[in-house]
Amino acid sequence: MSEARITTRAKDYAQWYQDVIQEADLAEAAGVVKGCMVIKPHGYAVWEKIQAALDVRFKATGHKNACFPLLIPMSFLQKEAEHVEGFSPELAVVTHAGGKELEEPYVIRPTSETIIGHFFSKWIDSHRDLPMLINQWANVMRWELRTRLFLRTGEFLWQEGHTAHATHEEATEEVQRMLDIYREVLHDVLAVPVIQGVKTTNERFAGAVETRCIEAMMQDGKALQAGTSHDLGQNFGKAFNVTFQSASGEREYVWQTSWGVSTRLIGAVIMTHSDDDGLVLPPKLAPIHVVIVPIYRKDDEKVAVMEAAERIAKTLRDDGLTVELDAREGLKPGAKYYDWERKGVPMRLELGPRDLQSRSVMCKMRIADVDENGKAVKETLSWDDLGVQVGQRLDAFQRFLFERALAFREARTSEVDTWEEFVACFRDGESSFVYAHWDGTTETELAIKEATKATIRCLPLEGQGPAPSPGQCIKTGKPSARRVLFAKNY
RNA sequence: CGGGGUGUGGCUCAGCUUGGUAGAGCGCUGCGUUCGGGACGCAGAGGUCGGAGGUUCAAAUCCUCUCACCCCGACCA
Repeated sequence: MSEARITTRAKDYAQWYQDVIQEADLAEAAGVVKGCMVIKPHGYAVWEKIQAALDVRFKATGHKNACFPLLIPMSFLQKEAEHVEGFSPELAVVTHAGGKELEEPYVIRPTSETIIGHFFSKWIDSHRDLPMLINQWANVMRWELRTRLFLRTGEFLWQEGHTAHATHEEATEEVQRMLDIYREVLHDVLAVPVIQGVKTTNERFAGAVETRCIEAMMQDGKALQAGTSHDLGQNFGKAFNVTFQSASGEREYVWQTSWGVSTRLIGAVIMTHSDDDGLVLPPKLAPIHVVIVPIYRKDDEKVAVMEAAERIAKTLRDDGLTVELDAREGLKPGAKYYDWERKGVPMRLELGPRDLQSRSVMCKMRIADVDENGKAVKETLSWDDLGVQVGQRLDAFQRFLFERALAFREARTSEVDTWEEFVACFRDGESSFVYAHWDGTTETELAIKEATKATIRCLPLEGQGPAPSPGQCIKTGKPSARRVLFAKNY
């Protein structure tokens, strides 16, 4: 399956993306509420898998889940100057309730730093209360002008971690710890390779001292910010008066962090792995691991096949796999194949009269090599040790998807030193990952964006991009300490 | 907020220019034949044509207003 195709139809990419979502029955535009979406059961099941993978890691690092109000007093947001400035344009505001106008409007949370800051100030008093490690699974709302299913919707689901620490050092360790968890989950579960890095001042979270991120490459060469982890310094501590008494008896402001990933990750998975045949899900995310398609003509064949299929399903379920036995009448096997492929089921087992004789099943992975005739290659698996064989293939498929995505990214990553070359990388709708020198100023960053639509995705962390070495800014020729990652982005 | 579209059965759309019985394909229901890569036959259900107003003997069609959604940009995860 190493040569499997990957979709790169840049022009139709947006349409393709929507089609995959629709045909896989993941979500739809809500229609009745501008810019919002309905996540359908199949899509939500994927989200639950992502949630579970993250949550277990949050708990393992001492974080506790909690819940804070959906509505936030407007005045809370205004306490942190940069924060309110950053979020004001996209706030949905509640002005009326209980049949009358409110004295102070509430905003529907776009993120919860402020209201959690408020509660931290009540909960934290002593250095013994620290670190305070809280996570919230919630919905938030940002009234974006331009929306795309999963990638940017008016309302979206996410987790937002909020922590308070006694020292800046501890806080920065937390920032990186959570960024590492994000990378681990993206790599090991979503099979989406990411670059970790630091955002420029311009791209930084409103109210943060530093924003770190993970950036993934989609199949059109554009970057998708898949997660962020912020060092909030003492900005919110000061704004909300979150202080503690240190061991030496002094009153100090806490050092805070916040970090989050959202249902956007589902979009990342779709755009990373899926192809012209529909959704492709890595086994660790797939709501259904294996679908069994029974094949029969006559009633007696049906009885025998279904009986064997049930037995195989049970065997695999006992191994912890989610198995769907497609017993629908009135659909030919071929129709069922297409149906499940569109939905991204990683493995299909076909079981018919012939297989009953040989005590085997035909196995086809969601992405398979094709033979000389253009037909998908299938494997014959014996009933003996079927669980082991299936497990091995799903594991291999999981690794394959990651390796393929990584190879895809590597093939579209370059180091560029001249402006002409740089511009060529982003001509028309093109995008790729380009490491280039930059003089470190926001002015230049914006000028480059203006000229090419490419933005600085991040300053990659050590070992995640080319080793830092000095050079000259691609645009201005001024001295540069290191290369940074440029790409168009979602 | 600019530019461009679209609103007609569950879905995709035709019909509108030139007003005259509301259509097709897919899907859905029932029966039968099929079934190893998207089956077929027969029978059937399903629509106040986004909304309001106007013109007219007559409006999906023409006019006015309005609402909504989608796409492309700018803003942003």
